[in-house]
Amino acid sequence: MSRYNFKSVETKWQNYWEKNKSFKVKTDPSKKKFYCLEMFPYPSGKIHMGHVRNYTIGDVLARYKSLQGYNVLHPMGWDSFGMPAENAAKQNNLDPKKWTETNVLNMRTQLKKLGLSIDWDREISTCNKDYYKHQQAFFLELFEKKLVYRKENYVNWDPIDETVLANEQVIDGKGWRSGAIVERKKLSQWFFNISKFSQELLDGLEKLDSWPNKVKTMQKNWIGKSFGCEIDFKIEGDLPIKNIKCFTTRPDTLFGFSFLALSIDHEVSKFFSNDEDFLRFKNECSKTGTTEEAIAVGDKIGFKTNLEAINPLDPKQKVPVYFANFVLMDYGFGAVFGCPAHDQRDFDFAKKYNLKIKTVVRPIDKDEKFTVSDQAYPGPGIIINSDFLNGLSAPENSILETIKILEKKKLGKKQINFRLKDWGVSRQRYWGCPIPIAYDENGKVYPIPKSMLPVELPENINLNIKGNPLDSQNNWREINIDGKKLFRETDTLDTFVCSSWYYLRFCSPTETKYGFKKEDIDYWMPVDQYIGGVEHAILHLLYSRFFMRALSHDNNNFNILEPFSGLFTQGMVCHETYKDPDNNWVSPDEIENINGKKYLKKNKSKLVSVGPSESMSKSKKNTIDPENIISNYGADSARLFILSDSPPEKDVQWSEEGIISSFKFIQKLWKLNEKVIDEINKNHNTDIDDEIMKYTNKYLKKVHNNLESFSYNKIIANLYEMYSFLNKQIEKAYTKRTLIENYKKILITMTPILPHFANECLSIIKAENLKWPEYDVSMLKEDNINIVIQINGKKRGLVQTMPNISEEKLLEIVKNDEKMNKYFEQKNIKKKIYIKDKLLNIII
RNA sequence: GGGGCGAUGGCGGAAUUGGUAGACGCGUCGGUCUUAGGAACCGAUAGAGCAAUCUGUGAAGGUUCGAGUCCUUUUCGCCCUACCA
Repeated sequence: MSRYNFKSVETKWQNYWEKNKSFKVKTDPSKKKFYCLEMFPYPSGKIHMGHVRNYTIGDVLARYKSLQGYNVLHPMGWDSFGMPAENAAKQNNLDPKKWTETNVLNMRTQLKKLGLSIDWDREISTCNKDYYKHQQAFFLELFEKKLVYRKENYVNWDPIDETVLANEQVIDGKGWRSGAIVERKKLSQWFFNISKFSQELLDGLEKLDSWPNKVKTMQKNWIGKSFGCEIDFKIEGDLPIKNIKCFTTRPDTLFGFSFLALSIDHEVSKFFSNDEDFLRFKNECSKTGTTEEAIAVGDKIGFKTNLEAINPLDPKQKVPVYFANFVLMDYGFGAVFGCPAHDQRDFDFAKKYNLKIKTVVRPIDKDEKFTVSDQAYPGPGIIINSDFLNGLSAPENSILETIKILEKKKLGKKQINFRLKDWGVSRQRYWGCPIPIAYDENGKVYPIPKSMLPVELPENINLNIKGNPLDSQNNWREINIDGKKLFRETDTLDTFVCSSWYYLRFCSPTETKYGFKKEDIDYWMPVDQYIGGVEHAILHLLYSRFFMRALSHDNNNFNILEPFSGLFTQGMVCHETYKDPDNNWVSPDEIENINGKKYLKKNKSKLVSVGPSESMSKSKKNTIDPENIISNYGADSARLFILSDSPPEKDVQWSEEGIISSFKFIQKLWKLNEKVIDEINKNHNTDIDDEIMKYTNKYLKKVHNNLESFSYNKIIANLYEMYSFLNKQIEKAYTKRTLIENYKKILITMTPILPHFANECLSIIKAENLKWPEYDVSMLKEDNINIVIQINGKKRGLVQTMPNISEEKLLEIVKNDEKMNKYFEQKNIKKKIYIKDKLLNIII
């Protein structure tokens, strides 16, 4: 018995695949295609377990589809622009490009060691000018279509990264990467007009049947469509303001109007720019507005103006106008009509400032005297205290009726509002795709002619200066277009732009004229299965969906709206956390297990405390380096374990015991393989083993179903079961003749999961032209089945019998069985429920 | 505050979608072999009980011949989102 040498076998097959370009594919419309894509990595330096999981899941699918005869596009590339390169370069006085290239080299080597079925000839890197020049061309294309524009706007400014962030990149008021509290700053920025497609992006979700509902819901909420009404309020006071527009979803509660609240950035605020009280209030708002506590508590503060707003439905009613901290400038019109009785925020505000609270909706089960007292009533009911609106049923009917009335009186109009904002893409950073725009001395915008692309990033520049390094590159900034002296835009594009179209580039990675070739994307797109982390549910996936619509807009040659027809979001990789007696995090590498207890390796008298399993992170030191795992146990063991313990969409817990048991299992499979080969070589001529054929068929069916439903953890269970069956069955003399054909099929089903091991075994038995083994339905029939016998719904026994047995015969058998008969002898059988070949329930 | 997901042995998780609950793995226990084992192999392992049996899928009801699965109520946990008018 030899030991399975994973090192030599894995190296052998990886070299074989590389040399033979086994996974190289071409556009070939005569073949059915399958585009399997995993989210491409940022080249941070080393792969982590999350990558191992992501790419293993994808590889299982790619290899499976390939065996099924599909022409499988399974590419890999690098999302290589971005802040970490710039920061690392600053710290170590390096060139971001060199840093990135070194990382790419390392990570490519690591990924190859995982044995992925990737067409490496299609590798792309977004920081490469062959890539980003096409991106600049797309930018200009969108610019021509007026889907890109420049405006001065309040932006989210990250003071640590010294850059602007998109709304999506601000989490709990903090920068998504730096964690710094985001400030408000007014800057001129480039925007992609994503909000133009709000409705389409929302509608498109309906057709994405193979997306997780969770992701669709998140996008839907993010787009945030709401139906309501724009109302024009007349204003009285000593300022030159005649009216203020509000957006509301509840115009039907207008008679409950008791104040009008404005955002501190509302245009009306310009009249208060010298008012010290207002400035103090404004300052207060920006303080409370950014702390997490204030958001959670939602303390509402206001600044009363000397203006009054007139209720359009009841001109006699005049209410005060406030500035309030809870009104957002970039939603609706930055102004809210306050109806305290039926909106909790308005209620809180009214209580605080002693404003009138007038109830205008009563719940169905309450009478007309119903009044709101200690909290707002936002629910359904009947309109009351509202003159001509009384009696309408709220909310649906009353809203529609009120809008009709307002429209007739020209006081307002129906409006649909979206939460989705345009995508600010300017970044004040060096390491990104330059924006192909120039300005003259007056700031007039000149797109760089496409013939002058790419706008290359200057190299070897000093990054250790405050602000955007490109600002100080005067030689680079100056440009001459048609004899005019202009200055380049020094902002670069958000790196999410790079990842918004990379899947197109994979279809035509070497095309020079344009970002892709039509015949290539016509064949390969859309991506049939996209696999990645759920953390990109909104950002990357929404941007990509927008980008396809933007390219399709006014373009008859391009009509892809949805880039990813299937989406799968895998869970995270977790590990136990450890702390030493001084409460410092301890890495699993520093721990030794003695008699089931965990001690510090360097000081074995010190016990470590074991914390809950959490997603691997450097800060908690609970990471496991895939490189060590691969060199100690092999890629196949790592692949086997990462798939085995949990369903791919859920978090998985990495453990030492787990990876060891996977490693051992491969050793067992190898021993089984040697036994099988011994038997095959004995050349048996007689006897056919039905059992092994039937078992294999059942196994094939299970594996097939589990592959189709992404239940990869169950495939591993199927493998274990198969092993123990075959390991026993092979001892039986009659097994031998039918062994090889069935064993070959089983080995093929193993190739997606254990590609090195299974291909090695297959090559030993000289199997060639591998195809995915289909199961034979006729072989699934059972000779013997177990029928459950229930008495009054309780399981009382099993009857082993032939299929298709009649109810009478079955009952006969049951009656002759002492164990079961005792439950109903001498009793009347009231009823029998017989589910053929499955169950007999006897009711007494 | 809003939305979503979930709760099954000591642990990770199965259960053909209403029909034998706990597959498979980890862990634990017992055994064989061994100088030894933290190796390999064999066996046991939801709980209670000597047993026959009984009880068991967060809790309480309901539908059904039959419920982990469907319905109602409820508790807890996780994730997302957050003053969206």
